[in-house]
Amino acid sequence: MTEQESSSNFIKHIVKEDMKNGRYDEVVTRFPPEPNGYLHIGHAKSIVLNFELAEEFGGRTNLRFDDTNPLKEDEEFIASIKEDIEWLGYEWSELRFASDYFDEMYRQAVRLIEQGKAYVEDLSQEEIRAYRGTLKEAGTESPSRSRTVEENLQLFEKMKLGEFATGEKVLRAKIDMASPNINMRDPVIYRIQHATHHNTGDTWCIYPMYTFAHPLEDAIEGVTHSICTLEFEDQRPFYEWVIEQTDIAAEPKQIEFARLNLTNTVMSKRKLKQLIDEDYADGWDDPRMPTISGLRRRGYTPEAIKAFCREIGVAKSDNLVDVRMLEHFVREDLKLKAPRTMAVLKPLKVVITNWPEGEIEWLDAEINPENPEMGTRKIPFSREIYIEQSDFMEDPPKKYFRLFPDNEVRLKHAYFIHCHDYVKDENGDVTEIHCTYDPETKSGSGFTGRKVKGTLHFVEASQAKAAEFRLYNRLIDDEKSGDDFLDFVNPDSLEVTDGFIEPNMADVKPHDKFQFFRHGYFNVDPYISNKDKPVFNRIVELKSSFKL
RNA sequence: AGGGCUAUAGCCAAGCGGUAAGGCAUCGGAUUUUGAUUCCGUGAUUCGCAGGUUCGAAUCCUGCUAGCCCUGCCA
Repeated sequence: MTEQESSSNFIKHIVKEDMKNGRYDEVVTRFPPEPNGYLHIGHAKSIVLNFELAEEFGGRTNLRFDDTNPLKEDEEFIASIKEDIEWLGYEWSELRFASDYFDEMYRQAVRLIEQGKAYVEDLSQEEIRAYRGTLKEAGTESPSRSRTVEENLQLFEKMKLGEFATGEKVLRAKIDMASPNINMRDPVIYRIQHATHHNTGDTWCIYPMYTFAHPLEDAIEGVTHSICTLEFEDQRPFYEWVIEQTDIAAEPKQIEFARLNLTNTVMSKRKLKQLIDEDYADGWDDPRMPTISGLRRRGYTPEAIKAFCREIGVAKSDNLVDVRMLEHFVREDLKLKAPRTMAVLKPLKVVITNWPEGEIEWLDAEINPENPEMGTRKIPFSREIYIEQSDFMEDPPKKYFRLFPDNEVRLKHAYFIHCHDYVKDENGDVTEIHCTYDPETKSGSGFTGRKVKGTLHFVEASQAKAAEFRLYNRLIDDEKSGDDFLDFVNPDSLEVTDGFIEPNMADVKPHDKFQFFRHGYFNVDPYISNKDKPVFNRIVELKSSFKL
């Protein structure tokens, strides 16, 4: 019954059509990250799309690191990217690197030169730019363009041998300097970069440009549908040009879709890095970050992330998805999975004045009323308990269902209590509530004599275990205004509180997930939680129609 | 002398010439020992605008308008 209706999108239409026409024998996709940063929820959209599309058509998906720029790439990112994809639950068919194909790419470049379709450029970077023309004016052909094949071959060989300095020469495709598509105005396909590559070391000092390398990588791997984001649309003619020139038989097809944008979220690597560098976040895996590692630490599950990615769809129109949709899917996933327990985040002591001193009663409590198979647990009750500070008001507004002087509420799994007194300190803050309980109202007794409007959660004081709660709010506040995205950073994105949990939760392990009654879903932090003081990250609050 | 793309409810999005799916959000109501969940109800005579073709158009054609992307030896 795990079969889900997979909704339609334009890429599936294309694939279906291609399969019907017999253009391809099987569907091969790839997820091609550059190992220069951490994966985020936007990448998850692409991962889900690529892996599940191939799966649906009985095909396969490669993981391919696009490591054509040694200046930016690092092993650290390779490890984190693999970890994230595996955590999401996908198995790649083959693990490849663009750098695996450097020899073949070099061969293809030489072939281009031999056919008179590429030349070594003497012009400087600035000159190349000037010769390129503008969006509205055609470019000018470079003097280097008329070099002989022989000369180009020798020069390119010298580039490879390291006889030129970084940036001194480039290899360009010879296409059309007057093309209305700037990407076709003799694009650079190889540049000199005297730098050590994470994979090939110092073997090479020339590296292919992404635009030249990518179609070759796809062709070599037999990729059929090369799915990328919209900004590469103008690059497609060059992608097809490269495929045409190559002597590799495969004919991959590039298809572009719109990247994901989320409200209250920044998605670009540059901005995410800036948030870290300027201490608005504590790292790539800060639970407030939209990175896969951040969401994981926050407590998001792979199932929730994937369900979200499936539901937002795949199209070509620019979009801004409400982050509440993401939150919906994690609540949905955890609803049946997470044990319900009681935690008091901001404690206020309550004394049950008619309860005998020193006596503890152990009450039965369901672990998850929506999933009875999860069984029951025992929770203590006695003369002193903690409730939430926000669950008592001296002078409550209308429609306040919680505790206030002379009001009665239910304590979840326990008894009705009636407030008859409270104590304040010299600052006027309430420090203690005095209540009486009614033994007839015990939970499970079937008592129907009176009704109460409110049910509060609590933790018994003597057995309570101390815990830390990290309450996350949106890192980015769309309601604010400003020119720079940093103007939108929410200064209150993290609130840390000390409170109590039930004694039966003494042995929580990293990534254990709970629904704290009336609060929301929480995840045991994998790094800072410890035996003496568990630390819980709030994943998401429960929905609430109550506003004070 | 520019080129490429997009436009269906507050937000995503299906629809592919036969009379507007679904999800999120919102707002009602019922149930409720979570102000949760669940359930039921809630919105487009209309698909950016204007024309045209057709018995019939969100779907085809023409013209507009608005938004996004493109002038890295980044990807």
